[in-house]
Amino acid sequence: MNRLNTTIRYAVRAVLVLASHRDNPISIKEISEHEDLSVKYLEQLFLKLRKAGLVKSVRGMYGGYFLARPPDKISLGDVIKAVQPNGVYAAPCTRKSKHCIREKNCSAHEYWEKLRALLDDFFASTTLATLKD
Amino acid sequence: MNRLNTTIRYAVRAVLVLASHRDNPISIKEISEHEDLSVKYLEQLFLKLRKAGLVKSVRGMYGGYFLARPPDKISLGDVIKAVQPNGVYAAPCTRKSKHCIREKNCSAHEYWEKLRALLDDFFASTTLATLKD
DNA sequence: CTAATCCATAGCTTTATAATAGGATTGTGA
DNA sequence: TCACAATCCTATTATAAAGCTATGGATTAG
Repeated sequence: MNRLNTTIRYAVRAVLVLASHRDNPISIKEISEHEDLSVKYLEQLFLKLRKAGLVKSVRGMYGGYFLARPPDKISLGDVIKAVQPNGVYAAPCTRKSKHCIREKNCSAHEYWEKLRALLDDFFASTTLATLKD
Repeated sequence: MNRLNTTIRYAVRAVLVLASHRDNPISIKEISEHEDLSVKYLEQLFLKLRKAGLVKSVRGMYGGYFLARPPDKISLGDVIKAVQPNGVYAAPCTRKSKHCIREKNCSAHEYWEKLRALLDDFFASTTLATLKD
């Protein structure tokens, strides 16, 4: 319904928690309680975040996750790409992998390209530190 | 999946057709053939567009639709609002009707507000004539 | 009067998201 | 060394939304 889905929103909230507690690893359980999100759902997200190299993990007791880079080096776009490889695209036809057969004579195409550029720019230029001052 | 849905995309394409044939009413059938969209689906869209005052209709034989205002006076936002009253909102918590209980201590909230503003601005400032020069 | 068109509502089908389940693996510390 | 607490991984289910179809009625030109 034209909104960023929970995957993205939860992931951003989760990494923001890590961004504000950088001294030691935070467990999923703590994040779950802090943000009132399902443990199992968070597990899936962190799996992707880790594979994307945004966070690192410590296993075993007193383990958890921490940011792999300082907050100002992690953009919203990084997080989005991690949990949702296709990213946020205004219209299917502006998706990288998918070529639009109508593109040439689609009057609306340029609108969506402009929008896509706008979003890409916003996500690339906004980091986890952006709102902290 | 984080894209503008077909409702919005089809509606924009449809009104763009009207924008480029302003001499006489265009029937839904013609738009359907031109854009390769279902007649019945278009009918639903035009019902909303008409009620929003963006297009006017001529009933009966040789009837059809035409823009109620010149293309440069119709923004993407107008079209979106017409077919989808809630508009495009980045996150549920930035939706007008819905108050977010976490807003006060949600670190991500400001991101979505900024994004919402960005989108609102884009949709408001882009008209059906924007890409025509 | 009849064909073309708009008007309106209801319901079906499919897809994608959201969430859950269950277990395997790894490290800590008593 | 053993219990425990955490990450790690895959699969499955449930739910909601989007997308579309079907049906019937109202209106008007020719």
